[in-house]
Amino acid sequence: MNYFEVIPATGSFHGKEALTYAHPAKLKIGQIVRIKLRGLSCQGIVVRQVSKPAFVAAEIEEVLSGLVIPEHQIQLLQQMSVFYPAPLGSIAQLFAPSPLTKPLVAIEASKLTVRGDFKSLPQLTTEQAHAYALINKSFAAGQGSFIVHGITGSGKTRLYIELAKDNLAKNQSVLVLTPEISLTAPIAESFKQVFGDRVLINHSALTPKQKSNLFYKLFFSKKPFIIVGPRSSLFLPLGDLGLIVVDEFHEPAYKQESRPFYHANRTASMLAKFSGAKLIFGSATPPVIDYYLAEQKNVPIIRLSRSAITSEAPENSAIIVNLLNPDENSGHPLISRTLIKQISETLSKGEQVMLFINKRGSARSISCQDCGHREVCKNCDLPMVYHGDQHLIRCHTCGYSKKAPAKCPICGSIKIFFSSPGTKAIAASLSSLFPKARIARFDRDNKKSEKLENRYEEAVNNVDIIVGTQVVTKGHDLPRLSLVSMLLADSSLDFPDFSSAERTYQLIKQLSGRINRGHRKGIFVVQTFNPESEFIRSAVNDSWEDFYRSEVVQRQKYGFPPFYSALKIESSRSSRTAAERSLENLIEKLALDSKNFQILGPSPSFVEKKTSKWHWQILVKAKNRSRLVDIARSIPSTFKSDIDPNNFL
DNA sequence: AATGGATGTCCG
DNA sequence: GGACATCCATTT
Repeated sequence: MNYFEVIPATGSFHGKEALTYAHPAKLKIGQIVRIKLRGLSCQGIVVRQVSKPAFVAAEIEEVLSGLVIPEHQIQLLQQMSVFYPAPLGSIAQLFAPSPLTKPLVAIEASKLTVRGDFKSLPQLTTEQAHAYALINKSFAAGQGSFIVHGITGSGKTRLYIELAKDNLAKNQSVLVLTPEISLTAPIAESFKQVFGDRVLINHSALTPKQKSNLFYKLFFSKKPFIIVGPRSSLFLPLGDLGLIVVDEFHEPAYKQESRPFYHANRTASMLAKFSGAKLIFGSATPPVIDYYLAEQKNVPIIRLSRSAITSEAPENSAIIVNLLNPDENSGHPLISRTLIKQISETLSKGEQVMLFINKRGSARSISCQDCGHREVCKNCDLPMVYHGDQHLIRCHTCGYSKKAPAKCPICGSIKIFFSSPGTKAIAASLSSLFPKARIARFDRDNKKSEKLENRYEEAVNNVDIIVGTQVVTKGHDLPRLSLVSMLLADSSLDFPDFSSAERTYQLIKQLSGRINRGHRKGIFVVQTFNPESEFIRSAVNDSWEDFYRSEVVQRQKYGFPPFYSALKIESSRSSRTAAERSLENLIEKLALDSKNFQILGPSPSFVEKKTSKWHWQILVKAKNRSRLVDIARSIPSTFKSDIDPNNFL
């Protein structure tokens, strides 16, 4: 009899160590097996052979023949379990999604063809060719990773394809990560043009059966593939991996917001290290944290600052509208007179308009409609959040709360609560202002069939004004688009979190990038109640470097990442008091020294009540990340630990 | 003493 | 995020 350490690949396994099971035959490390855990059958991953233990080990139920996870993935699993304080089962589950079942039809990878339509590729621009040569030279010289900082339309995908071509030629697979499904399809399409059936899409909406088929295909084929998909693609059993591309690596969606709360950027770095793959991070607005770390580690950063679409960039202009100015009041909320004028001019030219409204948190932030004053926390200088049920305003970072003011403490106005209208109200205003215009609304609430990607043709050809939330900021090229407006920059900037400046900056660049496609001259209109805000002005006009430098200074001054690490501990209980008390008790038990640790809260989670549970949280900040990981490991599993959280809310 | 809900531990 | 033991508050 042989004995093996097996990690149960189920989120319900909350252990910190692998369990020992017995099997008559030898097994490979990485073998996926079925085991019994507390009488329940689940999948597991063999990680080590050990000698006969002192206790009676249960036997492995079934060996899933041929399903052996590559060695570099096992190393990744082990590294993740060191780096992330998550239940071991929740990490193992990423690598062996259950249940993996044999496909009905045998998969014949040998039949796959490569369309190889290299001729249809546009020539590399001078700038792209230069970047390509530099990256290749550095990789050959032993450099492991690169940041490609390229403006919208500079042709990052074209560069990725060129690099992928080389890897395929060396019989190595390429992994292209995208933040979400809506961005997976267009990128995958570009790759398919060139690489045909070699391109596999790892839709996160795959059924268990399809997912299973994909795994089998990868396990049994020795062929190199190009995988395009979201962060879960990192855990696919790709054998010989030559290149990993993380596209739009600033996107918050790269962070998994449930156990094991891993970040795809960090995980991709680990995978690259263990597999020997080269690594490219691409973005028009690199994330402050990663950029800072890259500078510290001397990761080369290459700029693509020219449009690949036209040689001469058209002159785009930006207008900042002061919504406090009575002359701008059109009687329609968030539609200024300046904007109306711009819309009419654009429509009369037969061009297209896009209006962006950020709903994120806007209804909860409070400010004075007359003078623009907003209540900020006396401790954190972050905007307070209104809680209607208790009529309180509360700082969601430190937990400080006070009675909601009845009138503005600055100007005395009683129009103190501001909640922005949704896309529906804006669209209604627009149809009365422009009765002949064809208006389309896009937001997350729309039915699936109505999402922008499905109505793309219609959006291009038959729509004059697009009104939308987050979903319109990225993706498809809209050739007729020449006017884009951010209806209320404040709603993003007032988001009470350390990352709000960065998010706003990204939004502004993404939106203005929509009209920077080289088709025609574009106008970008930003509306705000805080016209004196230096930030909006600089985000619209200045360079990314200016933003980055000043943001780093802020982060350092106020003790935010990357200068401090944070651990968010969440408690969900059946009553508000239970949730709050459990965290108070936890703080008492942890008894952290205030010299090295700063505890914020307890405060309500961003969504305080969901599925009949009340959610509260504390935030522990420290310079030393690994001590936070230790803390997270030491507390009961009834608490959820989110290390390096995307936000502190 | 009995019950039920909440919480923490364990799983081979 | 499942089964089970234990702890605590409340009911019988």
